[in-house]
Amino acid sequence: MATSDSAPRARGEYAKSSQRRKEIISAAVEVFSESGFRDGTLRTVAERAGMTHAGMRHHFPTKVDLLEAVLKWREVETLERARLTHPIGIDVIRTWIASVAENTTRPALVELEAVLSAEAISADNPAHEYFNDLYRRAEDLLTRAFATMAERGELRAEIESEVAARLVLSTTLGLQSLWLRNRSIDVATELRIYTGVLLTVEL
Amino acid sequence: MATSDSAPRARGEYAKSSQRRKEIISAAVEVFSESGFRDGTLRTVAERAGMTHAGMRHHFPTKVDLLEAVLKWREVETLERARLTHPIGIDVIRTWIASVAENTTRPALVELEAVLSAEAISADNPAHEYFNDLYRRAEDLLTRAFATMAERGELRAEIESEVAARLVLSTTLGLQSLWLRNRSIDVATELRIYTGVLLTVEL
DNA sequence: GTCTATAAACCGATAGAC
DNA sequence: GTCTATCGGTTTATAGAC
Repeated sequence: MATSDSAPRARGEYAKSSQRRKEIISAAVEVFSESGFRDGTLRTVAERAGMTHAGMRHHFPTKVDLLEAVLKWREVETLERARLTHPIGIDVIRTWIASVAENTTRPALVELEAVLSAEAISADNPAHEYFNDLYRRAEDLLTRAFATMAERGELRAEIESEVAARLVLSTTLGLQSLWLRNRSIDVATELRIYTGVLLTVEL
Repeated sequence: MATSDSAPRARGEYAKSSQRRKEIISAAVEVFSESGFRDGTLRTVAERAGMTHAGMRHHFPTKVDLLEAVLKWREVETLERARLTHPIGIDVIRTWIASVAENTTRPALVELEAVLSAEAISADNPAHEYFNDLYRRAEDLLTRAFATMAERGELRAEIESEVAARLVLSTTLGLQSLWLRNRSIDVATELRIYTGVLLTVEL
């Protein structure tokens, strides 16, 4: 799945086309966040990007191609940020919570994930495997962090690493979905309280 | 819609119509669970109920009418059950967890709520207010229970009732949505572990 | 109560002009 | 690159026969 612009000829044309793609993806994020993938229409996306849906086809031949671009955008916006710093142990948890806090400033991102991932529960949804994989990797990341902490005696002895990881992940997902309905909830603070209870050290 | 027919006849017809409605609702729960409200079609629902979608219109004039019936059925199946036993304090939490455990035997119910509630994040969704209200009432129920427990010293002193309530609710929602992707997760057990950490007494 | 048949609207995809 | 025009398919809703 390499990018389609593999042969960069004139730099100007490439930059312009790249900019257009970004505008379309941005519009698609809005529409898919509001209406989901199935009900979000190409005509609506195109309208917000200032085009017709037929013109958009030059950049994204099918609707699924557009979805894949949106998911890739989402990926870059979230996981990459946390991975570049290579934290270990308790710093993974701190980075996780900081990332959740930052998400509070970007409701569109949170809503996109909530809506698309729920749709993707159906096995025939084009994003089904994407979200299965996403959550499995998140669980692995947290499990490794808690395992390291357990060796150091920083995790309560009666809590297994895998269980702690799933609790943090599920609480994050649940709190975010409640927050989408009631923006007065302080997601990061409540997540920090909850996670702190699992530990023997200060978070 | 009462006919001029006399009693025995009318009773039979009424019971038949009521039974037909239940069959349609049952089919709608299946279809909406699998495909959501927007993508789940009246034709599919009707087919599973052994009718045509036009014939179904006699029982549910519009698609939104059918959705409302499904939501009402779901309501009766869950929250009502917990409310009828009138538990207080820690017994509310125990009843909650027992209810979550029972949900494990009914994936369609859990998937229905996950898919419909995510769709209903959009303010223009017909079930938007329904889910806002549902989660607010669940939070109130749990907050009152934890407040009672706090008075009895059963809740860790540093945890506020409102926060404990939201943590249990969000963890429940998050665990269920992970469970829909990986059925090997023991939702009730992990929820019990997590809730137990918040308490000073055995759950 | 349930059916057949169809209206009216909308969807994604595409052909072809410019 | 973007447009107009349109195709084939799908949807909800409805009219009317039985």
